[in-house]
Amino acid sequence: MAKTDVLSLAILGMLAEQPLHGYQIRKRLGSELGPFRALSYGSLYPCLKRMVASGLIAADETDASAVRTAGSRRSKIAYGLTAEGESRLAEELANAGASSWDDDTFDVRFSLFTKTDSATRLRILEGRRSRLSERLEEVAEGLQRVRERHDAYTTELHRHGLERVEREVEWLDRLIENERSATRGDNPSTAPAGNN
Amino acid sequence: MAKTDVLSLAILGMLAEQPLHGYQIRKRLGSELGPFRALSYGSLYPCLKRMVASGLIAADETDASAVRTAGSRRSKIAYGLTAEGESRLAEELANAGASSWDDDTFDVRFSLFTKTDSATRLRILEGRRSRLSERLEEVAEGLQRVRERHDAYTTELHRHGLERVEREVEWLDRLIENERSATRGDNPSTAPAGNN
DNA sequence: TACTCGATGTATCGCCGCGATACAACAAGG
DNA sequence: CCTTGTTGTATCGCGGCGATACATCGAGTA
Repeated sequence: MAKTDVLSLAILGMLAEQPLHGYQIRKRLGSELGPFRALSYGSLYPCLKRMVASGLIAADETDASAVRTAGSRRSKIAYGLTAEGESRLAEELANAGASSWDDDTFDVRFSLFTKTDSATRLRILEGRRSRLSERLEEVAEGLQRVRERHDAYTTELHRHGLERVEREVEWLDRLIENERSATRGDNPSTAPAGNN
Repeated sequence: MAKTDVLSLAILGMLAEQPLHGYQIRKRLGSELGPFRALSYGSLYPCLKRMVASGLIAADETDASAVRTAGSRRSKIAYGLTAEGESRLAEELANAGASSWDDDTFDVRFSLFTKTDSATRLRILEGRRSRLSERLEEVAEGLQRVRERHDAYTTELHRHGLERVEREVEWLDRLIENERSATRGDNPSTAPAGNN
């Protein structure tokens, strides 16, 4: 089976561009997904090991600084995609299963949008939107009960949470509309609006 | 040292109202903090064990359904605060250390606001606000680099992230203003605005 | 020249949260 | 009667995280 988890997926996407060191992967992941979602070494290196073990990536230890036949110099390991890794990435990008609209998966998938076709992009955006819609109703409904049973602070917490979800839905609507108009062939631009 | 983690804190606050079963704790925590932050049994029961072991809570197994001298009926364990648990909760509520404005801690602290004094509330709100301000600058700065180096989707992801943080800052500002005017003694209401 | 500091780089350890899962008692309704 | 749902306790393995250790290297500075 070997379902690809979010972390592996993000790494696959990253290494598709070019081979990287573990350190660089961590740094770029932090800069691409934002300062949140930082990813610690305690997750990274074990994950890389797993991926090597399952043949998705390969470790290149041609030590750039292997000076002078010196003793045990093992440092600087560049990781790159194998053929299997590439096909797995492609497969995963095309599939975009129901888990793609989870809170912690969505932004990784979104950051890989340039590597996907418009149909898949739309599927993910709409999937995420419907997931949030469900939550919207759920929370709006619960908000009433919270108002009755709990204090004003708790209520305010829920109200703000609801507002946040509403914002994200609006955001998704804009993206979806944008994606649709691009598909309609108005112009070949694959770019979202970027209004400011 | 025994620093109290978020989970324990939430449980302490919950049990301060009344003794509860593990099952009820889980359910209420889900309904108070929102449908997110659900808390699985795999975290709950071990945590309860830890808390019992450190004397913060006590297990009351007076089996409500201990019918008829029957065999080994051990079910329905009600957990309640010990004296030590109460003082720990009070201490923790008053302290409100620097960790109180972490992403995953803040909402728990916020949901306990009715149990705290106005000064502590303000300290937490302002702490959270300044934490977000830092992040705001950080992200706004990084956004420029993302625009140059990355694709439009990644840029949009960051722009939206920035917007979300801005929203929360505005929200906090409203709460802070509200808390201040309450402290000024305009009226004894401890309630936030709740505008809608 | 030597010293220190910060970035780059690999790696592991223990803690603990999570999802899945198992089990049991009991109430309601078809 | 039998299935379904709720209440209830509990554990297992997986894996992410924060802390930490250690090594190398370039640049600035005393």
